[in-house]
Amino acid sequence: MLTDLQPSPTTGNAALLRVVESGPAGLVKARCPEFAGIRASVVRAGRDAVLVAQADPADYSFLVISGCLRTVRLMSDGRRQIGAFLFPGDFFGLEALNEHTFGMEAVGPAILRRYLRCSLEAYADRNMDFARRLRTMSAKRLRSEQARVLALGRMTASERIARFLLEMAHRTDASGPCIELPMSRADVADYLGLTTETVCRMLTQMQREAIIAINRSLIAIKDGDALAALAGE
Amino acid sequence: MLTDLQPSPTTGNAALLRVVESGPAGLVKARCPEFAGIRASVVRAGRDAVLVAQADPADYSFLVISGCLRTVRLMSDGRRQIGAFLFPGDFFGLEALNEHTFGMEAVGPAILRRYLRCSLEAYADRNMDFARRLRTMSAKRLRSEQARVLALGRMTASERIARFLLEMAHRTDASGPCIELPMSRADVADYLGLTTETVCRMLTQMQREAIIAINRSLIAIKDGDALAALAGE
DNA sequence: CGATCTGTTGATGCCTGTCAAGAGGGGTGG
DNA sequence: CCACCCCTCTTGACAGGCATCAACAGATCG
Repeated sequence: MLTDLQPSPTTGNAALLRVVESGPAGLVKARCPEFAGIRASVVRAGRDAVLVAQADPADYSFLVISGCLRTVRLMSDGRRQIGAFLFPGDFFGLEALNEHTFGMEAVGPAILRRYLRCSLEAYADRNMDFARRLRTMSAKRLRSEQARVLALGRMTASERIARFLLEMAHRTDASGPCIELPMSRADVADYLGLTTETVCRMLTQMQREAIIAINRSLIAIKDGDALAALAGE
Repeated sequence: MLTDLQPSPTTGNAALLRVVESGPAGLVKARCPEFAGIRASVVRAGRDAVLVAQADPADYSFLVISGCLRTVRLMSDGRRQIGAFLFPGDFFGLEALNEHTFGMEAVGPAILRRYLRCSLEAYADRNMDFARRLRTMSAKRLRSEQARVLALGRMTASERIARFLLEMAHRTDASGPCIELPMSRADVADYLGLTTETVCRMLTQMQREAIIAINRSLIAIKDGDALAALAGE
């Protein structure tokens, strides 16, 4: 059963792993020519590498090139909230003020570009198209945060999981109905305001109802309509 | 007991009520000279007036002049989430895309300025200081949404209430330790992802513990340290 | 091949939601 | 001006969903 869910050897993660040799928290920097006329450096991060710590001064913004990252906020007693999962093309820290309220960590091996925030600001001052792009991106981020407020405030565990699966299917440009979740169940739980156990239970329940099929980090959507119905709205 | 919590006759709401004569959903428009060089009209709204319906095309942005408003999102089965409470100086709809995902309603009598979004965009293109202000405002809104994600995802009912009281004390420039909540308990509940009953219970519990004193919409903070401790972080 | 980590499942408890009823105020109409 | 109605707020009893605690299986890695 589920033999069609084996991870393909062409995922590319193996290659990334080879690049990062300094271990779990390893960071390697290199020069990168430019992007939209702005200087940037390339950052490579290994699994669980902390690229930005919570309350760090917001000197830099990041653009994800490959891999997956999470933004994290920790409470003093250890409770954790994940603000967002970042995929290639996503930005982090564009709309920061003086300091980052969320940290950023690599879920798995990842590559990003790092920009000086003040240079982005300066470029936005000179280039009104770029300024518009910044506003549009902020609007999208805000919209997704508002969707999460609704989800965390008013939705049940199964609704949150269903929405999450649909979101992931949409964002990880999955050609087929099969999603590979790069993050752990604990990450999913902290993203959705649940516990690891509840995430597992909801997933297995959906599997029992033949809505999805699960094989570790691979999830196949068997009945998209039923999943959308669970997600509500 | 609590005679010091009587609402003062100088609240100003009485005057507002006199202005709005067209009833609960009344809207009156008038010309307003300008703001930052941008044409705007003045909108007066009575209690529970719907100024923007959910999924309305996002043609306009609003600046609150007086009163209090709420942004609302409704699910098909009636569950309601309040996105934010807006006070004088707050904007609504600046960072909208094609349509508003949240509606906007007046909590009580309110006055706002209404701007054409395209004219704000055009002004931002010409004026980089204004563009910067827009970015800063977006950043602040995003930050507050992120704080709510943390609250709704990982905080208990009492923590949410405590944070809410502190937030209100901070935003309604209360000179003393006494807050007047313009919104109903149901609004508070839908803002915090709780029920009316839970909000009441937490408030009375805090009153029993001599942290606050309650008289209808008036809340006096008796022990700010204890409240801050309850709020965590 | 053993240690460790992640994922899964089960038993139990608690926080908060649900349902219900009553109290108190404010507005309206007689 | 007063009585009535309605709405909001409050409190109680109970239930349910999710968290907590615990144990185990499987995978990964040294």
